[in-house]
Amino acid sequence: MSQAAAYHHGDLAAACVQAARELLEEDGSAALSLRAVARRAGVSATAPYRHYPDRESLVSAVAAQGYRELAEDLAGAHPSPTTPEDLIAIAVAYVRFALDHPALFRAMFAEPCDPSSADRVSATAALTEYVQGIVHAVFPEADAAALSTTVWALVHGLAFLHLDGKLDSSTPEVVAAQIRAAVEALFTVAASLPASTRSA
Amino acid sequence: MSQAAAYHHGDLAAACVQAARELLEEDGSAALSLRAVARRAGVSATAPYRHYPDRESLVSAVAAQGYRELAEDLAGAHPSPTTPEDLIAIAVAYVRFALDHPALFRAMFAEPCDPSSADRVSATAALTEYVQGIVHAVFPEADAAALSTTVWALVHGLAFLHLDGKLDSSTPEVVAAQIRAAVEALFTVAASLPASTRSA
DNA sequence: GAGTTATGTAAGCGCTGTAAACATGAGAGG
DNA sequence: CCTCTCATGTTTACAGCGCTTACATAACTC
Repeated sequence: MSQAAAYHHGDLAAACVQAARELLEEDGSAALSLRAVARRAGVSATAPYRHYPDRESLVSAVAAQGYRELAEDLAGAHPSPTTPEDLIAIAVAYVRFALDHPALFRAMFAEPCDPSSADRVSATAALTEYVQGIVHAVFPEADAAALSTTVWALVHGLAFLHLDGKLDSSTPEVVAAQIRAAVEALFTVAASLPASTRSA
Repeated sequence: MSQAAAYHHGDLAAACVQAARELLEEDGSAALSLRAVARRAGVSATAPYRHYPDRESLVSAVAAQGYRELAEDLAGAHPSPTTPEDLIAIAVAYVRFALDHPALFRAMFAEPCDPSSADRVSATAALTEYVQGIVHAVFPEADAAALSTTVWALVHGLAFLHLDGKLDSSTPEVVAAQIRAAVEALFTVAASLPASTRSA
């Protein structure tokens, strides 16, 4: 539907990513094989290799889509955040994304993304800038880079601890309250600081 | 050297864990195969199955050893922490462990540990209690469970973001300063709170 | 020394990732 | 309309993997 379409399959590249995501969510990361992807897409076992040179390339494409989708979810939580309350809503959306798409979220962070596809790297960079932009909008006087890193780390850690069953994830309200308390504690102090809370 | 020794190999169970750790750190998680472990241990391809019923079982054993080693590192950072400064030292040790053993750290948190081995579950529970004990010792009046969760999430997130190359990990000093700023921001507020920052 | 049990080996199944060589069909040039 | 070209998908093949089954060996018990 999007890029190179209408040859034999139509758009195998996109179909592979879609199939991979489904397999990921259904059977976990271990069950994600190129052959299973090909079967689900209704093509021969080696057809995906025309679009992804190896398995890791496909996983990177899935992860990149996950990053874009996460960015959309965060933007959907609040289009133009300006208050700490808006930032909390976005933080909650971040953790909710991890809980709603656990296998995808793990695929996004299970392995280093530096040597992988440029698609994936650019997607993460976009997400980083997005978070920094939000923090800067909410706290114009703070060190946006440092503060966004800290709040991101906090929310990211909460997401992983939830995923690992270390925290109470019984209801969305409990999760939201947990995140609110943690984030509030963090940037109540940060807002009162002059600037530059770190060295480099 | 430790448990059941001196049959054919001596202690294949421990040798497998050791070999798996080496392969993990050398070639990454994807290259960890039971056959490679068996080769490195100098036994036949199926010998490890006498000690670990499947691949996941071996990974769980490696992860459990990682948890114990992490606990030792944290204890080594400060034996009996009582001040926020002590807690920061432990937080730095946590992130340093992740940076020193990236593949091991990922193995410890790459997949949910609930349905896995009891060994792994108990190891994580011990770590959780350890962290809570520290927080309680440093902040006796705070809600230890809630605060330890929050500080753990923050440090855990910092570790993963460092692992993913999203943060400046150029020198240990930079890393330590980053962690200090983040943790200080967190529990400066937490210490001034009455108690129970969350609901459940 | 014989029997039992723990331990390691050998052979094999179905799956996987990956690399050829081959087939097919859309679009360009005439 | 015909042919040529090239992107796309297929077929075949190979080595390595997890895992199972059947077998061999060595320690311990008696």
